Amino acid sequence: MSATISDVAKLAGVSPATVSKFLNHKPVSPKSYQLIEDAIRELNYQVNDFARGLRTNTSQMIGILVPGMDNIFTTSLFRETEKRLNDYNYSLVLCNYNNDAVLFHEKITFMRKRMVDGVIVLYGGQTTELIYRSLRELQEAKIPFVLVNGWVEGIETDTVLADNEKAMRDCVSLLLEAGHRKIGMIIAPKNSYNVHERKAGFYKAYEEAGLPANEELIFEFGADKNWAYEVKEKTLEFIKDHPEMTALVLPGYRLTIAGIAAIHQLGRKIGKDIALIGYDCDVINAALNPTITYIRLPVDEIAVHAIEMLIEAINSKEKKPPRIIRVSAQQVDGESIYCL
Amino acid sequence: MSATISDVAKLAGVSPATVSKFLNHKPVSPKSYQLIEDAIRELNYQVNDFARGLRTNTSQMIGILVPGMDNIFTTSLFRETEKRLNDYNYSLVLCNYNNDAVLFHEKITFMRKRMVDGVIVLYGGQTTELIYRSLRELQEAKIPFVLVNGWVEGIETDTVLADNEKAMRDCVSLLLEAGHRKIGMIIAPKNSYNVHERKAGFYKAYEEAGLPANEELIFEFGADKNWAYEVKEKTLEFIKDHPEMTALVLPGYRLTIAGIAAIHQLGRKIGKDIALIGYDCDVINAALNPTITYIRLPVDEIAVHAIEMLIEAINSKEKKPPRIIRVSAQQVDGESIYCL
DNA sequence: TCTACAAAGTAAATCGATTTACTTTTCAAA
DNA sequence: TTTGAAAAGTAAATCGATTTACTTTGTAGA
Repeated sequence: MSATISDVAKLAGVSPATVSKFLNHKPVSPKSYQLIEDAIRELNYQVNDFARGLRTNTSQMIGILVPGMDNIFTTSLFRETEKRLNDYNYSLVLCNYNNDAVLFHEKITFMRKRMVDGVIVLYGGQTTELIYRSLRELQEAKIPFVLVNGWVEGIETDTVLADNEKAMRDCVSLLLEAGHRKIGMIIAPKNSYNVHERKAGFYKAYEEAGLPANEELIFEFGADKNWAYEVKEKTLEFIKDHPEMTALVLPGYRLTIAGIAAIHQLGRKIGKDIALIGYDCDVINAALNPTITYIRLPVDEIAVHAIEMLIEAINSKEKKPPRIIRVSAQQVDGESIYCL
Repeated sequence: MSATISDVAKLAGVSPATVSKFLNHKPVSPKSYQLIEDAIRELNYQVNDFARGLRTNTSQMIGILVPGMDNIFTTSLFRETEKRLNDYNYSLVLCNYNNDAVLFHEKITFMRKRMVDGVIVLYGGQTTELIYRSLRELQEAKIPFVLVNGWVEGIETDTVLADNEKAMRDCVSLLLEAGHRKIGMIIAPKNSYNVHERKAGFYKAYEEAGLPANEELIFEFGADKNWAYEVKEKTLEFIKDHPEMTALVLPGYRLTIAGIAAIHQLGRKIGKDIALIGYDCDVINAALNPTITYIRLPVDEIAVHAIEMLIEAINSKEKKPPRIIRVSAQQVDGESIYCL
């Protein structure tokens, strides 16, 4: 059917071993180089990835493990990653674990079997035994991975994090300066690293302002595989239960949408009766009425760092100490904040 | 490192050939069956996909070729496909051609090289030489593919289509019944099959109502790789240029968002000054103010059909006549329509 | 018990690359 | 011109499965 390395070797008048050297950028004489190059073009030769993989245990594939496809951060990150991975001649295999630890483990096993050369792991939940074990298995199989937007206790690996604490501190400070004192925050998933950081930022802003924070206005809830269905109702409940709240921070795309919907449903006016700061609203903001002031996570930057570290880890034989990169979020102004 | 088929054979006391039979569900004696099963469990054996692929030219991978990741239809379809493909033990390789024919061809070549067993192609644009040729190459390489939501002149293959004509006819009829006469429609990409169908539906609704259609209220424009940046401006222009228009149909997620944004910007009120019918607004609708009446494409149904046909084509040796499946869209009521 | 035929099992070739352990060539210095 | 080391090239083994072309085993019927 299609040409093999032997066909190329025959046509070029050299041995398959020499062609192999050529293919792997090892030195060959200028003469051979030319001959082989011509033969490859002539035969329209392409390396057979199976044969290569069988010998080298390398697949030129990178796995990306995501918690769901329903949130714009994930899909954007995925898009950016795919785009940039083009340059490295890797392809991307998507695995969605749907916020489910059991599925997380299955997918990791699957990727190991598929011999992906590296994995980008999006995990923002809390550290559980199964998650920890899954990642350990990856480490034991010597498959490098980068953790994005999360932190798993006991796992040391290259990590890209958004500066959640600072972002949240800035949000709350902004609202405090606008005169708000009863500021709410809805965060998920429970007990996760991100939630921890956001709480810290929340308190810090109050502290800096020399004001007491209202702990009961922080609503933390779990995010399992059905969370998309529950988020709106829970958000609605929370807002209803706290009529004294004049401002709300919603750190997440789905949270933001749920929050806006809930406020509409209660007949309150965003930017008049209640102030709002959302997250990741790039695409939809223009269609919102009023528009929202929101935090934008720098997805492109995150993707670049993740890929860079991963490729480096794949290419370097000896293990380096894990790196942790923090990127900072930006604020985009809308009409959802008002002065009290 | 990890166990091979020979290790299993040795432990089970049979030959590798027998183990291979077991693995491929060919008959072995009950005794061997048991022995092999135990040995596999004992050794935690997993088939090496490279070795298998090298022999069989089969990868257990399915490619999905999408025009972009910025629209909810695509990402939803991708999600549904990934979810359902789990059951078949295939993995999904994403390729994004970013509305660019050259990239489309490159990605097809890439997939061929990767020996994907089948491809799901989302292509809603017009038939061009390069697109046609790319798909022909797939056919010549005997790689089955399913076309989703599109039609390429001269390519006969399994296809899943939404009933765009009916959906559009229903939209326009609804607006006509509400008394609207100056109904606009913005469609992209130019000259594509979908646009053709939508126009047909548009005219048919007027025809059924015995009314003359306003051709100049159909705005058709090209969608290249930068279309996301242009869509809002163009939409704004169009609305500004046609102040007589009292209703607008926006068949697409990004079109809908752009349209809403444009109307806001012009200071007109949706559902009062101008009626609107959007597409694919499931997630965001609750956050919109007012909510939008929109058409929902049945993504899950589309995914099921696409996968089913693809898997069947992969498994059946002789080529069957191509099937074309049409799924129908649903209408979801919002507050964006009013009676004139 | 023997025969014939089906069922089960196997040795060895094969897929197409890489890699090891060599051999041959080249070329600068003596 | 000769020599020795570096550069270039190669034959053959190898990766781990599948498959072909057999051989062996099992069993029903005579």
